[in-house]
Amino acid sequence: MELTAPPRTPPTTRGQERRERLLNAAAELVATRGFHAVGVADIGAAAGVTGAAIYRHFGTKTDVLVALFDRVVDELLDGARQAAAAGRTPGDTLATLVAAHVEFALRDRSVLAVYGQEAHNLRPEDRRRLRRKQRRYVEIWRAQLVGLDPALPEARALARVEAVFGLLNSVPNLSPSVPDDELRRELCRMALAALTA
Amino acid sequence: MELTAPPRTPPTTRGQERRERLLNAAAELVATRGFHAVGVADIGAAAGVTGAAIYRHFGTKTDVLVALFDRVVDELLDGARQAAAAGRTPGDTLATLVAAHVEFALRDRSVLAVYGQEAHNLRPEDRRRLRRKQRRYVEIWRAQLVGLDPALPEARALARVEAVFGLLNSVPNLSPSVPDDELRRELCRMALAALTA
DNA sequence: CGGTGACGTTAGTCGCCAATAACGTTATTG
DNA sequence: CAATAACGTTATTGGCGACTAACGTCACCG
Repeated sequence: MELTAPPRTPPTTRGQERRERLLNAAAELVATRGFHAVGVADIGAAAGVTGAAIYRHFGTKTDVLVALFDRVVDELLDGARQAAAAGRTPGDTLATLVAAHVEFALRDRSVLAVYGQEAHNLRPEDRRRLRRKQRRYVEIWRAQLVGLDPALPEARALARVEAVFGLLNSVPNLSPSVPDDELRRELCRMALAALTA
Repeated sequence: MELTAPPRTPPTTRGQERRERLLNAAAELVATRGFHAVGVADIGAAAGVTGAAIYRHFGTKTDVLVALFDRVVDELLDGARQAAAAGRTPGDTLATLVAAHVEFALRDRSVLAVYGQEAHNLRPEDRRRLRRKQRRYVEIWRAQLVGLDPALPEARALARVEAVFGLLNSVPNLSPSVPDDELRRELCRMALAALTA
């Protein structure tokens, strides 16, 4: 007689809003204190509800994390596809990709920090699924890089892209003494310099 | 009548070895499964003892993490000081610093992964202390960078160095399809390219 | 308006795991 | 070779926190 059905795909409008609030609250909290250090009660409180209310929107505490991660890679992937579809020269496309990634990193520092640090706390299935999506994102970058220098071995191109992600995703760890505009230019420049021999 | 005194500074020789084994085991485990996912029992087992034996060497589970972190920054800091003391040109010193950091990253992938991901699980005091030490390390790099280009504002130089750390510390996340030699060269090249305008 | 389902609450349960107590075992040392 | 301290073991405890149950409430739709 368990009356709590698993959270449905199409809830009401107010439900959606609440869900968003929960996700944002979780991102913020987890970014600063770590996944295990924040309880469901904390997340709920930060979103204006009780801890138990979370289970009206997510099946599990880690499901919150999963939703957060999906959101991140989906947004990045969409942006990258648009950039690639615009069909300029590889060099141009690469610059656009970098710019978009930097933009995202600066806007959503906290989410990015979470994404980099809490990969453990996922069920293997979710981790695999997310890594597959992420892989597609990486592929777009790598394709441009190879287009720019066809002599570059695929594996090495891949490593370069991944390393540059490390650079860009370090935004949350940067001491905030540099204004965002300056940081944006600087990061784009560094990323492109690192990518191209 | 608590018979367990806090772990002393100079234990016996075998104790030191056991302590080392525990640290290495912890590094490995925590790197792959996350700090909270590994219990003291796991760490002990991986080092050939029981979970409770840990408390003969460390006061707390998180103290293991602290010791691990101290080890990392101490080693890096020592290397950097040596490189700086060698007193070559700023460009040369910078190259040496990068090479040493890359070397460390390749040798101790797991430890580095832990260092980047588990900063939360420290007591504030320890976190502060470690960040201070780390700060000194960063300073050495920054000094060389400014020496190379005196027109560079201090804050921007700092940001650059921190971002490059993000690049180099991404080694644990790189897909292992590239042999270490190649990776070493590639990473040094990327780091230097990113650092210098 | 009544009733159906989405949304929220409060009060508990249950399992896990760090930390400790109390008790062996080695080994070093005067 | 005592004696003492370092090192390790097993068994227990204590608290914390995710998850559930059972019960309101509010909105929307016939």
